[in-house]
Amino acid sequence: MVLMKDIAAACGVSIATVSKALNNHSDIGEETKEHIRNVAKEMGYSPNSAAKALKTNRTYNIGVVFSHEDQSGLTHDFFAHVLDSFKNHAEQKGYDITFINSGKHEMRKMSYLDHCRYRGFDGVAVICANFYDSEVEDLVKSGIPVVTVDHVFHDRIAITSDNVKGMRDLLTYIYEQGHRKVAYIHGVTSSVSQGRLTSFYYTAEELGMHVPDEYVLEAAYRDTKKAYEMTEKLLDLPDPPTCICYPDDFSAFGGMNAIKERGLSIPEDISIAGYDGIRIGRHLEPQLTTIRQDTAEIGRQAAEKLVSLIERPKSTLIEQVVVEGILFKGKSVGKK
Amino acid sequence: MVLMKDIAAACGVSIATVSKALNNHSDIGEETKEHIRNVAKEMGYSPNSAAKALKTNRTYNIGVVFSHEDQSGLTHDFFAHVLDSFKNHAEQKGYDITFINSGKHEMRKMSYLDHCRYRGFDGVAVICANFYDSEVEDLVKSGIPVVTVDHVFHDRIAITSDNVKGMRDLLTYIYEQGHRKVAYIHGVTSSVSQGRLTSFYYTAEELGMHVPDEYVLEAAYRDTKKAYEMTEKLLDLPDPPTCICYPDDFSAFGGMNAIKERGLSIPEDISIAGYDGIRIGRHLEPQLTTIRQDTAEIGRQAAEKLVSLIERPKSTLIEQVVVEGILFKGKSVGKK
DNA sequence: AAAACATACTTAATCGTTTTCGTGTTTTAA
DNA sequence: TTAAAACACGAAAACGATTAAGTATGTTTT
Repeated sequence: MVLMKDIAAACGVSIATVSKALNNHSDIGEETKEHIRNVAKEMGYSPNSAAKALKTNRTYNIGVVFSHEDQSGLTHDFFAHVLDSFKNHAEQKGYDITFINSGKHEMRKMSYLDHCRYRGFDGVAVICANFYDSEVEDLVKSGIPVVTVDHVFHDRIAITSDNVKGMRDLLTYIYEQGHRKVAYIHGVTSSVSQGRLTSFYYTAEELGMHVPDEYVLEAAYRDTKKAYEMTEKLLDLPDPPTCICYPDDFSAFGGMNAIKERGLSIPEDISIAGYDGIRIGRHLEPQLTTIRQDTAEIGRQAAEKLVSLIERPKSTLIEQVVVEGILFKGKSVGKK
Repeated sequence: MVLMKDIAAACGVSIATVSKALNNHSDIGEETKEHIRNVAKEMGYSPNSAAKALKTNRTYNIGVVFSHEDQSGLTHDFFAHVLDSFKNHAEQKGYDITFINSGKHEMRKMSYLDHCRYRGFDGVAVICANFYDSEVEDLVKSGIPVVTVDHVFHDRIAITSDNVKGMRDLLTYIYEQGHRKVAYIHGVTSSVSQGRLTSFYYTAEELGMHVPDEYVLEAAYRDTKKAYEMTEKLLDLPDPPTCICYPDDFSAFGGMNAIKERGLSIPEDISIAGYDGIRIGRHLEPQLTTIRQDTAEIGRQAAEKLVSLIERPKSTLIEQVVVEGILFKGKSVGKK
């Protein structure tokens, strides 16, 4: 391992000069800088982030909370895409990404916050987490620069998908196709579910569409089995809906199967719509009508905002950025 | 930020004693340790990984190469699942996961290897990368503990999916269902593709099944469009196959569409099989016949092997661990 | 020509730990 | 009773960088 000390010796200058040259300080002569940089490259110098961090209190490392009770975090389309985009943009700005884990199940027990302090993250992105966990709350309130995705904490930067507009667009489209009996199987309690549900009711009312209570059921996200069951319930209704909205595309498949197994066809007999716009949806028969969430933009905004907050804390606006999705019409909602 | 210094002052002992107490060294009295630990907890002490790393040359941080030209790394089912499992197991053993990026497209240009040196990773997992990239080679040859997934480097630990057995099982099953004209659309050049392709030919020969050249086409992984085109080619053949194998489940959907658009049905008119066993495949109509790769086990093995290599370099066997997948019969391959 | 100022370095302290030697005290063995 | 061994702790030097403050030159200014 070649150190600044070695370069200093090789160049006949002090360690301080080497440090300044490599960091391009103004009080080192141009030719000296040039020479030192060349020697450093030739000798294969590589800086030591630990030493640098110790002195400067900056790690250029961002912690990401990415955990899910059911271990589905990384394999969850929406979050995986957001993380991917976040990672790319953060790296572009010179930051590395490290996963934060609460170590609840590990030997060395450490809370999210402790973990962040331990690693000295310059900032934190809460991309996929249980927002009602007190550990998350402690982290968000700790004063470490933080952005959250799809959940708003007071006085913190949040990037959210526009669920209100998304659901409004979706339902409006369904309405325009002639449907008047639309059911909604929604996800479990969360601000996302809440936003969509409220928007569903509000839009329905606006459109003058009555939504009977038995048309609104709770399932869970990405739970094909539950979606399947709920779909059966809806189909068994004396007056079944002509269109069913699901909490996500994945659930929509579950529903699709329940429908097909009854010998009904989509969208001739009944229409369905998902939410998310996962890649595979476009390759299905019929193509799934859905709202494609702009995960690339969400990740980008999260990274840019967070880096801005880290580097320019005073001039960065604390705000809630809302990213619109777009309606993908597909073929699973038919004309009535 | 409370430091060891503060605890030392509060306890009336030296910093050295605090350090030893918290690290459970044997030359500190039991009651002293107990007291120091309590005070540390009360005062909310949290260690500084940078300082610790600087002194000990251990970061308890593992670097993961996870990049793909087409940016599909994290959104790639197979790799995402492997990473997820790897992450969980590594964390359980007290290691954090940080992404390694080569910074090719960034301001601060750094090779994979430089990046690893910079961060001082204790070990590296190459989970998703272009294995023919010289940067990857440099990294693997650097001497840093490393495991690779789905590619074998000489003298390094590798965890691979058993593509030979997988393809053999799959083709044998197809054969047993009565098919004698089986086509194979394979992925682009890689050791994985090579293994499967060889196994395909070998197994076919073993079964006494002739495979005409025009039955073996090259597409790409997860490229539905290409799979679609290749499928059309096969269907246009004067003597088309009765079953088509795809490089992955995703591609199989592409093929499925080409088939359905011709008014053919699966598996009555033609059978298809994928590879990977992604979750959604089970919810399709018909359920996709495929080889489910054991991503959980691959990730687990990678983590265990790597940690072992880090902590017990001398007694860790350098070997190629081959993880078997299992045949998921599904319904897309029919009896002939 | 002296004072003032740049310029280009160097010195040395420092970041928060770990760890090697001590060193004083107590226990054990002879 | 006393030398040896065991125990419990402390002093101080690292680890590899950064940076404030100082110093020795040469260059302007007045």
